[in-house]
Amino acid sequence: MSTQDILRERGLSVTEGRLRILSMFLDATGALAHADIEREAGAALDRATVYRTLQAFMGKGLIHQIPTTDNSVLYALCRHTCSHEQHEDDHVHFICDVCEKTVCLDEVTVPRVRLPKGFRPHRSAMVVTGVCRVCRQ
Amino acid sequence: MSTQDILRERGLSVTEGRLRILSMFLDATGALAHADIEREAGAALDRATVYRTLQAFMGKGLIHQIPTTDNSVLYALCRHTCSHEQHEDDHVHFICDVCEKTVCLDEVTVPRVRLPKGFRPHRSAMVVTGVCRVCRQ
DNA sequence: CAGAAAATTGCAATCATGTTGCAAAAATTT
DNA sequence: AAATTTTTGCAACATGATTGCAATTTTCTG
Repeated sequence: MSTQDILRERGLSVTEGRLRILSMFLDATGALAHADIEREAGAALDRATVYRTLQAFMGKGLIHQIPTTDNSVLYALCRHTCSHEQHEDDHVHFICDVCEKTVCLDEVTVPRVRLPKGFRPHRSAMVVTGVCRVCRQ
Repeated sequence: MSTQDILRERGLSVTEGRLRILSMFLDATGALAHADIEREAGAALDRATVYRTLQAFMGKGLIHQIPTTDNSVLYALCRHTCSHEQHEDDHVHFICDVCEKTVCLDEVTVPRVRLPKGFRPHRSAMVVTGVCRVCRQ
């Protein structure tokens, strides 16, 4: 499926900027920060446009925000069919201490934990730091 | 142990601002945001001082940053003896969707997960959102 | 305890991040 | 191809966070 079709499928109008940003995500090995996108797009895209694009993508379930340990904001493509209401983001995220890349471990689901009495869980996120496959050499 | 002694023990000089901020943490039920501290301190403390104090506390293993889901920054007292090198922060954090407070579930440790081949884990963090004991009524 | 040395504070400036209103431009609909 | 809707770029703005520097406070030393 082409980038155009992906946008259309989600009801997003097709613009140069959106095609560009979507391509970045498709090409990226890990997650992207706003700054990554802005740097790569250079002067071609306005800051505000990048923000709005990311919000639009999130709203249509194309990408999701990733929890990090340093409270920066990262985005990654949603795997299966995420929608506005239901984001399927139940996998573990891994941050490499060496290359500092963040990857989604789609195969690893967040385990359930027993909470103390009275706490009602809704959603869980898990971040593991360490050394990734590539940097381990 | 007095707040003075706590600071001394960590090799931090004792100042009015630090005593004040440390007391806030000792009195707080949950985690604190920078904004909480600034609000409570009022004009008594400069913004920059609060930032620097928090950094100093973190450096000496007195407090640690808490992962959140909305990428805000929260701090909480370290429980046992955390040092600069080794932060013992292996418990699950819970964020209430209703009151929006974050609490450390010291009794609940982050479970270990099986990572794909090649990934070497170092540290894990887990955040659970939902409804806390108090808001459940 | 006084004076010297070291650390911390407040202030202002500065930077990064993120949002918003609005007119111009582009995309979609008809 | 024209009308309508959406998106973009720009500027302004709000907030969060950091930094240099002089003044102050704390700690160290004799």
